[in-house]
Parts: sequence; structure tokens; C-alpha cells
Amino acid sequence: MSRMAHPRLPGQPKPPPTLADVAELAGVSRQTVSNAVNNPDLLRADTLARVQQAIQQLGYLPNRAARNLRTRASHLIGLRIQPVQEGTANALMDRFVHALVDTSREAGYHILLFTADTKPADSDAAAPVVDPAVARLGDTVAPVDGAAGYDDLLRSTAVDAFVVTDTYVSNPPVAWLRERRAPFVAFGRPWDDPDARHPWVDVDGAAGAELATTHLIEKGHTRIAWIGWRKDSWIGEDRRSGWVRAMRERGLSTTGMASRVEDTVASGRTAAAHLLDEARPTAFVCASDTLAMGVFHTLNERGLRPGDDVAVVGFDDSQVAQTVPPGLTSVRQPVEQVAAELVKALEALLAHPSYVGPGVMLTPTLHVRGSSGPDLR
Amino acid sequence: MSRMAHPRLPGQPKPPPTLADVAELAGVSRQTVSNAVNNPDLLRADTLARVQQAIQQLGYLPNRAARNLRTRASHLIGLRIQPVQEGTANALMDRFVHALVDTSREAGYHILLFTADTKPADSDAAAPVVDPAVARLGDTVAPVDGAAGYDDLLRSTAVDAFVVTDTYVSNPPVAWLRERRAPFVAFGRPWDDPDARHPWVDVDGAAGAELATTHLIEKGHTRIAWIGWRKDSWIGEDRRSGWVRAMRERGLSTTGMASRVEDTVASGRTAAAHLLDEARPTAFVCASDTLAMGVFHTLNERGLRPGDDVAVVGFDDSQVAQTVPPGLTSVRQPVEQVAAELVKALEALLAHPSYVGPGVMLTPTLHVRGSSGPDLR
DNA sequence: CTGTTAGCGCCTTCAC
DNA sequence: GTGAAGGCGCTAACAG
Repeated sequence: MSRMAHPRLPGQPKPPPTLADVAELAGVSRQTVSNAVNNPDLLRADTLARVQQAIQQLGYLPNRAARNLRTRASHLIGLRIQPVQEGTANALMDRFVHALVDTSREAGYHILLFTADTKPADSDAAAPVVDPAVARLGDTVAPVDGAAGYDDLLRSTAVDAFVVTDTYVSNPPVAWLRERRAPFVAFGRPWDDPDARHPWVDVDGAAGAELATTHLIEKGHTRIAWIGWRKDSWIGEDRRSGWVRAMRERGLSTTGMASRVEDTVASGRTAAAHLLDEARPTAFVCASDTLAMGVFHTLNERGLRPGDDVAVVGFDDSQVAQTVPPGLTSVRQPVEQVAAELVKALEALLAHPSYVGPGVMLTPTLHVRGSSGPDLR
Repeated sequence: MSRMAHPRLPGQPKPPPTLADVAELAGVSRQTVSNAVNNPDLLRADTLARVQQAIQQLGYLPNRAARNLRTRASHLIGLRIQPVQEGTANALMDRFVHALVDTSREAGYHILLFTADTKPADSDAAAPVVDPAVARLGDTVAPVDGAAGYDDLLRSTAVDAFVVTDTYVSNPPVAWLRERRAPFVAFGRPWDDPDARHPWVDVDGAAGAELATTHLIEKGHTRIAWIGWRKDSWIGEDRRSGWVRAMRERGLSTTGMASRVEDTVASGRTAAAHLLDEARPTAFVCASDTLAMGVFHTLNERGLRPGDDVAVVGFDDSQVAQTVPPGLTSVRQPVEQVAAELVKALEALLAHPSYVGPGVMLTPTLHVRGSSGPDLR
């Protein structure tokens, strides 16, 4: 009725049916429809059937905004993404995002993406089409250090919780969220505070590197070099420890066999060149596919072939690893499992805000390709 | 006051301040605060200042759900993502998603991710933690053909509009959205219906392939092969036409120089082998980096070096192109511009639901790397 | 089991 | 310029 006051423009989409529409059609009260949707067991079978029939017929689905307002939940999970790193092989995020979207959908959640605002919105934008106020408010209450983006979403109750992925950089967001008592789960263990009180899921990088190294040892290699990240990278040191462990276990020497550099192709290339000249390894284990590609570059320059002449193993099983000839053997993180565990933790957390749960550590797998080379023995 | 009825648990986050809180603190009515936020010019300077001071002090930000309910808008844009294609070099989506998130944030929108539900949610899930009702309703009103996911979001008013990216597959979602009069903009032109009535933005693939081909011609190549997609791919045929155009323009022959295959490394490898054996090209232009990597494989097998012996150009400037030695020359799509244009169109569309606007065609650029090889002349 | 009542927090009339 | 109602669509309490 009251809806007729707003005659639809010809091109307008039809406004979705409401609870009232269903109630009218089914000949029951609005509340009964609500119950049919949220507490079906409260209704008598025949009433329920009638209501469901009406729901079907109208294609009714509860209005999100109204439900959110009422229940104080958005069923949205915030995820801050980083810019794609050009020139690297890092593609973990891509797979992870997809897995997370998939998994959380099954749990009734959607993923809301946001970024650390690189540049603040234009202050003198001419066309305030979309709520200049919000932007302005967000700007004035300037985002605290690393928490850019999180704050606004939280204060405007736009999301129920966050998934935090960049826990390795002695992470400001985590500290901020924790202090703020904001619900979040982390992909990545809390390196700096082993008994941090938030749920987390991580992949055992040391185990991955050990897997890679052992694989090469079993192929017959004894001079296996490591190219990893700088010492201030927890992840880097963790992975490196796996290489050390595997080598020590078999009584192989690691002296002069390791290099710690930036995560770029160029660094990997340089490091590989130095190592080849001095330590003369027959195989490389790298902390990332990016670094492994650096090794490929050096081999390429010297007329050596990955796999045939020198074995190379990378980390993360990127698309690069999968497509480059002759295939780059690489450690793969089980991001689908990570996503599943995170969503599980998320559900627990949202049900019981004080939930912490045990940190979950998953084991990566090794994907063997041509760069491993043939058995030497 | 009424809030005190719910004493916060120790670990609970503090409930965000509301309009009323601000009003009380500033000593004005709720409406005045609302105006201060949405129509600042209506207030007297001193009142405005006082209200803003209170807003600052409390860190107030309007509650999303309430605002959404009232304004019938969610300020959310839906984007359906596809699973990462393992074994390919396709990484366009990654960059695009980031660009879109960034751009739309500046316009006051967030991106909501969803997937074409591969598997329906378990019907007998034991723990209905999150609103089993919604899932159930969504299931019963079974998603129409290709519109999986779109329907629910639309009916529940969870998003204001969609960005559709897979317009090449004579796309069910597009047809469905159009018929439904749902607001959406497309990354990809409407191949099958040139005067489709929806806003779109696309990148000129023919121009890209022409750029690549001309680049090789200028290096001195005359026998340039094409490896593209099957004939039923509009995008593939479009890109191919750019190669044809460039070749014809310089009076070069294309006979026997082209191959149309699936977009996989294996297909590219086979195609390259055949072409090398029969047409003896000195250069390849490929419809994708994936196919280009197939060429790399073949060259690798034959002891030939990309760049030095045979030139190769790919398409999409993936991370693979950027990291593989000696670097794969590739056509790069300006996804940041695409995102910007899409958001522009989105704003127009949401302001005027009948907005169609001219399709926007952007031009790609060529990123030259080692695989182009030296000048032959 | 069903219906009635009362808001969630906000914005849009409309008076003042 | 400011304040007082009303209601967006839904669900949580009760009443019957």
C-alpha cells in the first residue's frame, strides 16, 4: 500500500518483498513469518508449509540491513589486502582469498575487502555522490598507525570481525585490534608473543623447508645452499631453521651455504651467483619462489639448466613455479585448510567473544617438478 | 541508560557511540547531529563546531546497518571471483581486485566478494551457528543457471550493484542481471550484443596484439606466429585480429602461422612445436602468458633460448612474465584505469538507474623484456 | 503455537 | 537553524 506512493520508474528494479508481504500472502502475522525463517520448529507443520510456500512464491529473503540492525551483526568479515607485488612471484594471497570466500560463505559470512588507504580521499572532491560525511569523519579521526581501515569498519559496525594476514611484520594491526578488543583471527602465528590471546592458524614453514631439503638430500645432493630473507623476518628464520635441521640431521655442512637477502628476483640472482662461485652448491632451497626465480636467472646466464645441472626448490607453489620450464619444485601451503580453520575459529569467536582456542599449525606439502632434477645416485 | 541494562562482559568490545550519544554530549537534538554529518551547511558555524567536537571526542561514525536500512543502500559492490586457475599464468584478477577495492573505497564503496557456489551448503550440518534460515531459503529458491550467488545478494539487498568480469562466456550472469534490471557494470564488452544497455569498460585486445606484433616486426622479424585461443573465444579472436592487422599492414604472410588452442601451458607447448617444425617462425605472439610459457617449454626442450634464438611475446603481464628469465615481453592491461572507469560508471548508475553511458575502451601497453630478443637488423 | 508491542540507529518530512 | 515525529524491515520479548 504505502509502497504505491512511490511509483516505480520504468527501469527500476522491483523492490524485494518484505516480511509483511509474505505474511499477507500466507495470511499470518509478520512475526510468524519471522519465526518460520528463524525458528521453524516453533510453528505447526501446516502453518510452516503455508508460510514457506508464500516465501517461495515471492522469492523472499530477509532484508540484510534490517536484520543487521536488529541483530547487531553484519555477517561480514573484513580482510585487508596488500597491493600485488610487481616483479615477484608471490601469489599466496590470491589462493587464500578465494579459499576464504568459499569457506566463509558456507558458514553464512561474506568477505569484505579493504586496503590500507594509500592516499586519503580527495578533500576537495567536486562530486560528493557518496556520503562525503563518512569519508570526512574517517579522516578527521585519523587512522592510528598501522590500523588504517580497520578502525572505520569497526566503528561503523560494518563487519563482525577481521581476518588478519600480515602478522609477520610485528604487526601494528594486531596490537591495535587486540587493545581495542576487536574480534579477529590471524593467518600467521603471533611471533612476538607466543601466548597472545587471539585465535590463529599458521603453516609450519620450518617443516616445509625441511621437506624441501630432505627431498634434495634423498636425490643425492650434499651441497645444498639456502637463500632466504633477512634476519629480521620471523618467517624467514623459521623456514631457514628447517633447512638447517635437515642438513644437520644428515650430518651435512651448512657453513658458507646460506645467504639472507631481500625478497626480490634480483637479490636471489646475486645471491645465487655468489654462492655458486664460492660454496659450489649443487642445489638451492629458497624461502620463496621469487628467490628461486633469481636462481633461475643466474643459471640461465651461465648456460646451466635448472634440474639437469643444479637443483632448485622454491616456496609457495606460485603460478610461476607451475608454469616455468622445467617446472619449479615448491613447497605449497594448504590455504584451503587454513581458511577452513580460520572460519571455524571465527564462528567460535563470534559465539563466545572471549574464545581464544589453541593456535592451529598446519603442514605444507612439496610439489615436485623438473627443477628437482634426476636422482644423482 | 538503557544500555546499562546490558552490563558489558569484561572482554567485550565497547559498543560504538550513537547519534544520541553525540547529541547528548553536544547538547543538541539527534537530528542536528545527523545534519552535521550529512548536511553541514544547514547548521550555524558554532553549532556545527560543537557537534563536530563531540563527534571527534566520541569517535562517532554512523552505524552502517541503520543507515543502510534507512537509505536503502549498502554501499557495497558485489564481485564474483573465480577459483585460481592452477597451472596457468593468469593473474589479471588479482591486480584488478586490488585496483577495484582501492578505487571504490575512494568513492565510499566496499567490495563484497562471493563465488559461484561450487557445492551447496551441507543440508544436514549439525551446528547451525549462523542463520541456517538464509542458507535454506537461498537453496530452495535454487539459483538460476549462471546467476549463482547474484540472486541472493540482490534479494537480500546486501549489495547495491555488481561488477561483472566474466563477460566473455556469452555470459549467463549478464543476461540474468539485465533481465532482472539489477544494477551492474561490466569489465568486458558485450560481445554478443554491441548495443547492450549496460555500462562497460574493456581493454582493446586487438590493439595489444598489434602492439606486440609491430614490436617484433620492428625488431626485424618477418615470420611471426600466433598462438591463440579457440575460435569460439571472442577475446581470442579479437586479439588475433590485431596480429593479422599488423602482419597485413607490413605485407607479411600469416598463412600457416597461426594456431588456436586451449589456454594451457601444454597446449602452447604443442602448438609451438608444430609451428616451429612447419612454419619455422622466428617469433611468437601469444594470446596469454600461459601460452607463452608453453612456447618457453618447447624452446627449452630444444635447447633454444627465448630472446636469443626465438622471440616470444605474451599477454597480461603476469608475475610469470615479470620473473621468468630472461623476462617475458607482455601486453599489460591497465586494470587501474579499468577500475577507475568502472567506479565512475557505477556512481552514475546508482545515481541514475537508467544510466548506460558509452562503453569505455582502454588501450594496453607493451612491457618489453628479454624474450623480445635483440634487434635483428 | 500465534499475534501484539516495542524498539535497533538512522534519515526525511515537517513544524517551530 | 533547530527540534519533534515517523518509519525503513526485522526480531526479541511478551501476551493470548
